[in-house]
Amino acid sequence: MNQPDLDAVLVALAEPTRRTLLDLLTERGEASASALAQAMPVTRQAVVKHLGVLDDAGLVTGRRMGREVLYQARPERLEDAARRMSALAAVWETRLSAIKRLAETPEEGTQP
Amino acid sequence: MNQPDLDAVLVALAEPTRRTLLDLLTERGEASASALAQAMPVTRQAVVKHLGVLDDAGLVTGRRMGREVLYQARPERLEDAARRMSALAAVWETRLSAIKRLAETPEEGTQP
DNA sequence: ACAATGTGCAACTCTGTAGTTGCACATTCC
DNA sequence: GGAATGTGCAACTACAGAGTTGCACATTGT
Repeated sequence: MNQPDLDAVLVALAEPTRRTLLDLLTERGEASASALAQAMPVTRQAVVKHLGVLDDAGLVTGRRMGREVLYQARPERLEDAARRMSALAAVWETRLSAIKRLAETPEEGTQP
Repeated sequence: MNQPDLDAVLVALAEPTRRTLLDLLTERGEASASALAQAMPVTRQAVVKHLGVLDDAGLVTGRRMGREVLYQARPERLEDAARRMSALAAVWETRLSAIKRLAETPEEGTQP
């Protein structure tokens, strides 16, 4: 549906713990918050909060399986974000080269 | 020289004010901290700090011109970051598809 | 029925950082 | 020289968010 905000993705990725979570999730394919917490030096609650942020950014989804919730990573969303960053870079390059071109243009009437 | 940490770039971009700064800089080509501050609802000092973060991430450079310091954006760095995010996404995709393939493989070699 | 495991929510602490103000120093222009 | 403009540094406030603890509720297994 609506692809998640680039803002949200950037905020989500700008956190080492969350990147570790994504790393673990792509290693394992699927994991619960409790399982993830055991593999890192934080409590389950902290993991749950991070997963919430990642979910808001669209980088992760969870599905309920009985008493546990299994999360998995969504690489396509990261790819999305990468593409949009690239597009943004292109816009900036265009702007800057336009300015540069203007600066290098000989002023009208100054040319013999 | 050494390409800036992806971490630093993500942290730098995960801030609306800093993205606004980059936007202004690519619009204008070059600008001083004071000039930038006049175009946004924060003080010059705040702008200076943000420019520091952007500089650490390699997204901006400053050069001294007389009594003022003119900053300009570096789109190549953003492009760098986008590429590395894309590469990371590729790694994740590979991992996940490997897991998926394993899961779909009929169990052979189930050794007692 | 009961113990074990897992989730969900709320309140709390604490550190990082975005933003401010204030002042000293440097450079340009009159 | 003096006013204006711009930068640099330091101390301070304030708020977001990373992490914790504690407890109630849900699900599984014996």
